[in-house]
Amino acid sequence: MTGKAADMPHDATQTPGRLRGRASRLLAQLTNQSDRLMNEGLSLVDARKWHYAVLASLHEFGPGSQATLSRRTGIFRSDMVGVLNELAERDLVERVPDPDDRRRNVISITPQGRRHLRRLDKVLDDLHDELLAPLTSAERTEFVRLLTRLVDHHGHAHS
Amino acid sequence: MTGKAADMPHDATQTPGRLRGRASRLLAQLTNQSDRLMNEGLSLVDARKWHYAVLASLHEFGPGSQATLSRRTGIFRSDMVGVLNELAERDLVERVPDPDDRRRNVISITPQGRRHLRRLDKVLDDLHDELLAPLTSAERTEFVRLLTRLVDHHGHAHS
DNA sequence: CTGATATCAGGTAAACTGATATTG
DNA sequence: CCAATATCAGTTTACCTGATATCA
Repeated sequence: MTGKAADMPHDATQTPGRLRGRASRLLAQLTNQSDRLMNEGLSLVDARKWHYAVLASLHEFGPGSQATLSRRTGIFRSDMVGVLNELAERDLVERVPDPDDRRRNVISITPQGRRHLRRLDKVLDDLHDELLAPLTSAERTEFVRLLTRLVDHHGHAHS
Repeated sequence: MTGKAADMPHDATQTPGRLRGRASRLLAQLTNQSDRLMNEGLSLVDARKWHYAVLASLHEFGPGSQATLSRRTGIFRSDMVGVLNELAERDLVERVPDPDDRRRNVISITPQGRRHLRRLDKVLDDLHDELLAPLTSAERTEFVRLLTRLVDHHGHAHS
């Protein structure tokens, strides 16, 4: 399950011309590597990245309905159900019907969830250290800054 | 099919603390946006990014077997078949059995494929201009440089 | 026998779409 | 009647595994 990809076509060695050097391609490759890294690291502590997103959101912004959490984390409403089921199974969140609006559930983080979140933060810090290993501290900052600018720019309706 | 995602949880507005600011998350988001952009743009000229990868590789490094192309482009051997079928249907590549090694096919780009590639290059240039729009020229160079460093670093067996 | 090759038949996970019942 | 909510069922795509027949 921890696929080491025996059949994988390893890195294509190419001059940075057409194929390499395309930002879209580099992004796809790096995200793939990053995702693998994060998934492997998180699986060691029985977590997934969605778990972290939900727990962090609850910790920073307090309890909320599933729709609210969906908006805060970027997880689709349709996928939120499953994520919360997993978190609730582990007693990391509590899901109770909202008495004021009986359509809603109110999700809140448990003490155990808070503890788990601290652990995940540590794990993710280490993993990001590994991800960004070849960059200096200044370069890491710059990299995140550029990424943020780009994400923000494309994160709105440009119609 | 050109999904505008009516149900999409739009950008999570957060302080750049825990959740935002994580490079892995920013990468995933940006790659998603980038992929959408490229796919939409390429679909307008009846292409996919794999098409470009194969055509560009053929143009720069000449004909090769499917396994060779797989190594050069990063497309899995198992997926290469389908990509080449699509390209052959459009008469953009030619696939003939290798007389010297009857396991192999020799894939080469056709004149029509070359013309298509020029068009795709133009399309991709424009799309990347859109993708990197918020960055200055110097920042774009730096961004690609950092991406390349990271991809290269993680592109080998570190065990 | 060993390996590589082309092909096929899957499997997983992320990112979606669309529908439904319930409630405001 | 319209809007939102939680849930469910299902699609698409990238990525990946494993098997097979053929051949060097």
